[in-house]
Amino acid sequence: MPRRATRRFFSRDPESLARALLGTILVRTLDSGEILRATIVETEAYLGPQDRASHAYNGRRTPRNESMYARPGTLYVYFTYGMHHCANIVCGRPDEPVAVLLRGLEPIQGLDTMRANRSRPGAAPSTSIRDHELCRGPGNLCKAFALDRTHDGLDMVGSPALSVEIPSSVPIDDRRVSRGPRIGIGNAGEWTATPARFWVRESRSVSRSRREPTGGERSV
DNA sequence: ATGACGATTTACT
DNA sequence: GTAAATCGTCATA
Repeated sequence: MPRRATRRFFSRDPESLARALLGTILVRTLDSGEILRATIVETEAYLGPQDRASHAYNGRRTPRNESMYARPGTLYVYFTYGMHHCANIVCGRPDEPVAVLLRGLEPIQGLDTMRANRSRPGAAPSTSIRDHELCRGPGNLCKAFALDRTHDGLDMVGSPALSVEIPSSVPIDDRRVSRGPRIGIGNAGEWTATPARFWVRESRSVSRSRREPTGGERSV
């Protein structure tokens, strides 16, 4: 039987969690009671105070990133570029600011609602967004799952609104997983090239999957 | 009070 | 490929 991810599941280093999340299912229960489900196929690890690409670099702790310091299993949602939300799962140990960014999901259940969420309010659900594009990219998946700053700090272990489901099926094999440099990291020295992004190679819901290799890409 | 800047997405030349 | 959209956040003053 599938089981819900526990505190223990999230209590590990961010690279380990980023890898382990591949093939698990993000489950969202809306206020309406409707359930959305999608398989996680792309993640990025943010490695802590040393990591210049992290919001917690140099121990930075502000109202915005406060949830990064909460216990493992906490959701960290931030708003960026004046229009997009991105969702992370806090991991490591309590008070240790490490997390995993969700970058790509393959929709399983609730596609119609995801499509409606992606469309402009009032507009007809876009017919141009294909199924595998509904949750492709960190901003897009938040939109599809109706996640925003009001969900920041939510406990994914205990909340009815959001959880991770671990399938009873065989886990994703290493041979299907690649890792490479994270996306959108400006000049952050060695951290720009650090291969902390993980993805399921064959998935069409991986962002930038059609672009050519970034250079540091390799098998896991 | 101000200004520079995003862990992005989409549209357009 | 390049650029625009768009605004909360944070460091500086």
